[in-house]
Amino acid sequence: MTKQPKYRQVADALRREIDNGTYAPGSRLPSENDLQQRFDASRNTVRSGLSLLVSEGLITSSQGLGYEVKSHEVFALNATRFENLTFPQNGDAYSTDVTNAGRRPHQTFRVEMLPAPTDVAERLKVAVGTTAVLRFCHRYVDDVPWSTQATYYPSWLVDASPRLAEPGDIEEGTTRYLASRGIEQVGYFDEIAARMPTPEEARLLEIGGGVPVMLWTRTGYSADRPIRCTITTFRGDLNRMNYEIGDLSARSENA
Amino acid sequence: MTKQPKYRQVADALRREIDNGTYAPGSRLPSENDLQQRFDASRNTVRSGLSLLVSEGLITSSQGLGYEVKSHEVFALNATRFENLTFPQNGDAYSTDVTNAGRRPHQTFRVEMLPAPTDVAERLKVAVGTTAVLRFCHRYVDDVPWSTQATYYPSWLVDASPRLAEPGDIEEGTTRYLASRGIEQVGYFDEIAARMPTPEEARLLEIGGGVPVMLWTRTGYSADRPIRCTITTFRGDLNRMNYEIGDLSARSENA
DNA sequence: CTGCCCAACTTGTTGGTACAAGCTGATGCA
DNA sequence: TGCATCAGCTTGTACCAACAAGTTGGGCAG
Repeated sequence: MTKQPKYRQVADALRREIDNGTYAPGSRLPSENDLQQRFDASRNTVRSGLSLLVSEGLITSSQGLGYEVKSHEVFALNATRFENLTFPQNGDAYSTDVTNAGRRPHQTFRVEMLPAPTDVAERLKVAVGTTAVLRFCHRYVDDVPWSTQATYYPSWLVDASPRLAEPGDIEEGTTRYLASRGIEQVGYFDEIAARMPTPEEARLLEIGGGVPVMLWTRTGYSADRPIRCTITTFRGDLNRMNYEIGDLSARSENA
Repeated sequence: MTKQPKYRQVADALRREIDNGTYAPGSRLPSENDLQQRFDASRNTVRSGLSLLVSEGLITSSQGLGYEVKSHEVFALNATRFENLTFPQNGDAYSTDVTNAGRRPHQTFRVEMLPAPTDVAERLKVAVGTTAVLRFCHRYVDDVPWSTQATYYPSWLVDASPRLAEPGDIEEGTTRYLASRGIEQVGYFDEIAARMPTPEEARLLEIGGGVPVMLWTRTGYSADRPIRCTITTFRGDLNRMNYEIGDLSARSENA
């Protein structure tokens, strides 16, 4: 065990005390001044150690208040139930899920037409720069920013299903609306990635330091070709994605 | 637009130049000294800006070398094909996938018996503290640490399938071995989460700043009860998970 | 020519100082 | 009583200085 730099010793000691409950989630750490004395270190050194813990997502800092141990409460999202192929849900799956969990959903909504970004165009199998319809949701749970969801529809699909391009909600859900126009989604391809947020994402989701985002890209297919591409951006600290595959009757038995 | 602090201006300017290709992936940024002059700022201020970009995962720093723009190459892992229910693969799915991608797989392996951790015990529906068998893999791709995989089996299952507790690989794959002992996995439940790595995870996966980990927890079920719990930890910057659900015949057509 | 070593670059660590800015509770005035 | 203000705490930003430690390439000794 080689000698660790002092700022790392500070971080390690505090991390250990957070783990073992000396500082419980939601409680405040000693001030920088106190920690300077405890570790016989300069303020810069103490701040280096603390910022390490911030970037690990263990604590947050607020000017004038101090450092607080983060508490995580996660919200599980069932990706397979979310958009069931055999029983498409009525209305908005997100609102239903959140309400069932006893939380309060809230979302802002917007529709625009724009050239499809490169990655979306590839997934929709259209030429880069082709116009697409973007239906964009900014979602909150109990007034906490939760996720953004951007769904792109290729223009050929919009010609056949004009309500997609109209602002305002589609009451029965887009999956059902498309089915009523003869477009049936028979399969989807999901990609899940994680990275640190861009400044834009950090702003929209009000993410502090040390919190990654999860990117969920779902491409929906009819029997013929891709019909939609949905990119959902979650706060990594508040969300978890679930997939149920195969026969899970044993899962619900005798909890 | 209020005035931003200087260290943030430094970060924003460099981030913009990384985005627009002024500094390409793999290339080096100007030294701290150069940046001090360019932004008329002290070394500490420049370092604050740079460390912001490091924690965003955009650049890395090496003592004696400088700051380098990160290039990301991702490896896609197909979670649904990985452990196919109807056609369980022969041998090791990870080695097969990596080899097929033209990369070189390498893994270290270990087996131990230990009390099941709380979260694992819950998923396996056994009492906390019950002994379980852990089969642990540390996996590399082209000698780069890629993921760790910890699979826990409940002790009742090991009694019926003793080879699980023996060190050394199970050639035909554990799924097939279990099937040969009359234990058939008929469904699984996947949970995916993202967070910043613990110091231990950062060490095992050789993760620098600004790189989150993806946690993939798969609980496998027989018709009766849970039979295994696999927790895989990935580097978020190098991996992506895919799920294929439903009929995707339209996906492979006329690429 | 070969190989070693060191100068000169890079970032890493640690100390110091000063002032700005956000928050809270106590004080005191109306 | 009620409200405004301010003192005193907190973290945020910015500067300076010095030395440690990793890397590289050139020059010198053998």
